[in-house]
Amino acid sequence: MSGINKVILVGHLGKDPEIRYLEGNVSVASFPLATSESFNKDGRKVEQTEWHNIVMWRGLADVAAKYLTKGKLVYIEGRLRTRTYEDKEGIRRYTTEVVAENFTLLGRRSDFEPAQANAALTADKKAELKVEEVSFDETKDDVDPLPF
Amino acid sequence: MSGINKVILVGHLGKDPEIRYLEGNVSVASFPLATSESFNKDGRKVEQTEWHNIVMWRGLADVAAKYLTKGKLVYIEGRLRTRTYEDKEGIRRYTTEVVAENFTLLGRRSDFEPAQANAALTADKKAELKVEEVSFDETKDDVDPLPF
Amino acid sequence: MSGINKVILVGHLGKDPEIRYLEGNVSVASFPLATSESFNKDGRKVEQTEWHNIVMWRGLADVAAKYLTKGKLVYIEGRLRTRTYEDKEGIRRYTTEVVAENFTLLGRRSDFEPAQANAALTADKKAELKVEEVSFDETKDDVDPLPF
Amino acid sequence: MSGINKVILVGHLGKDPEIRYLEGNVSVASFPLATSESFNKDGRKVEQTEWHNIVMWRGLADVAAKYLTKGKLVYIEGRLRTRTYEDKEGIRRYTTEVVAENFTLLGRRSDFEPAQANAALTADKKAELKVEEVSFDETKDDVDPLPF
DNA sequence: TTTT
DNA sequence: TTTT
Repeated sequence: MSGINKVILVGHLGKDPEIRYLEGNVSVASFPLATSESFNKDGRKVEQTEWHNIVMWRGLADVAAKYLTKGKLVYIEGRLRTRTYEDKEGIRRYTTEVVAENFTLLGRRSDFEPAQANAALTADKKAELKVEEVSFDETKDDVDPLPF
Repeated sequence: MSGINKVILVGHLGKDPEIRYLEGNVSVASFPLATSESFNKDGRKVEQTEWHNIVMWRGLADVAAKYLTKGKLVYIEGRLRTRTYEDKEGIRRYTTEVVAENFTLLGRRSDFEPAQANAALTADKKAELKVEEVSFDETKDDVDPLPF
Repeated sequence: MSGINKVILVGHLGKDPEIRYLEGNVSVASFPLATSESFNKDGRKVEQTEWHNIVMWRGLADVAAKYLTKGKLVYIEGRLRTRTYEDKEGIRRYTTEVVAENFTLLGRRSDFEPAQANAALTADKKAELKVEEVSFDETKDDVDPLPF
Repeated sequence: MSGINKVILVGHLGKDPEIRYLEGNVSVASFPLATSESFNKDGRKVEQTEWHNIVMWRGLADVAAKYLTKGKLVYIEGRLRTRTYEDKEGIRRYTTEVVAENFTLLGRRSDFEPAQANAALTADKKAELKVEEVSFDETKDDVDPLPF
């Protein structure tokens, strides 16, 4: 049966996106995103930050490379994906990422490149459709875009 | 700045919830949830299942213990949390969980215990408020509710 | 600045979808969806049902026409849209609809047509892209798919 | 059966919130929120803005009155509610609102009142629980907080 | 490693 | 009626 696997984040990029090109010229962007929450604990203000590993594929990765930089505030929608990988000792480990399906830059106009059209500021997975489809198996073991 | 960290899942429990009681009689429920997606790949139908580690605290855990069982279809809303723990070799590892903030049982009425009021089928974090507040530091290292 | 306008519903269809064909052979499906919530009020159990006007366009409408029928449990994701129209007296009225961007059938396999592949049970807006693009102005006044 | 009725918006307030006090000193805040989307249509950049009627109750309304003003960028989570009312001619009309369950101010620190603690910038329905419970029937006909 |  |  079909289920739902959806993540919605608003936060700041901890670093510029890192872009890699896989076989078939498939682009993959990845970066950490911080979602911070402030609350009162025993009268003191406490800020708790959660860090998320964001991954974007193909056309969406290309748009991210163009518009997203360290510190920007962004809305991200995606799905959870837990990957397995082997660490140096050959032991199987797990890492959970947010595979983004679209994003929207938030914040002031001054945050955006002056020459960029607003229309480009919302990107989504359909961007991928403009990109040539290439054969690529996301589940292959030797493909490891995010070695956190 | 405040951010948003939200997860929305619809899936089936892989096991009955496991309930633990921490100091101060704080209850914690945890279970795996499967969200399955079907799609066509090269003409063949492929089902891909993602497994999520769900954690529920206090009053919500108590409601979960009462109503959730292996195989049930449930809507879960929560937030992502990546915890660190030390493995047997003393190496720091990471695990990402979905800390549920509320849930709703989906599916047929016949899926529910006959004696249970529908009103109980939507639980949320406010349930916690009925429970005595106890001092408990979620971030303490020796508290490890989900040793996956 | 780009904003976010997202609606997530899980509920039952109140009627079979009604399909209309606009100029350019653009299909539009519409149906009411009920989301029910039960809660306790003064010790009595109360069920409150909210009705939503769902609209689907093009390829998504075609998939809806094929799989959605009265009573089915469905997850719908979309955006809010408030339209203006003129009533019989020529007075401008407003109606708010949920324009669906994708949907997923929930519930038992037995709810689905036996011959249908699971893969078809999650439909989304990308379905539209397979459909020929036709010129059509959603904002034109004489296009009034949902005269509630 | 329990369903899901969830709305997620990020947008700017079109006006300062309007606060009303109902019987039992129940506070209700309401304001319009704009969610804007930019896209390309025939090579030209087009911005489409959707307006939403936001309603907040009790403690949440009080926090809104304190922190939200015209122009601010805010994340809002809530549920759809369609109310009936009678227009001047005594004809039954419908209006759909987003009843907010929590909100988070987004944007620069400079957008916030200097004296306000960050901790207060995320408000949610639990705020209501601090407020004395008063008898109030949201469904009563003569209660009409938003006569749009 | 972000931001306020 | 917002914002970029």
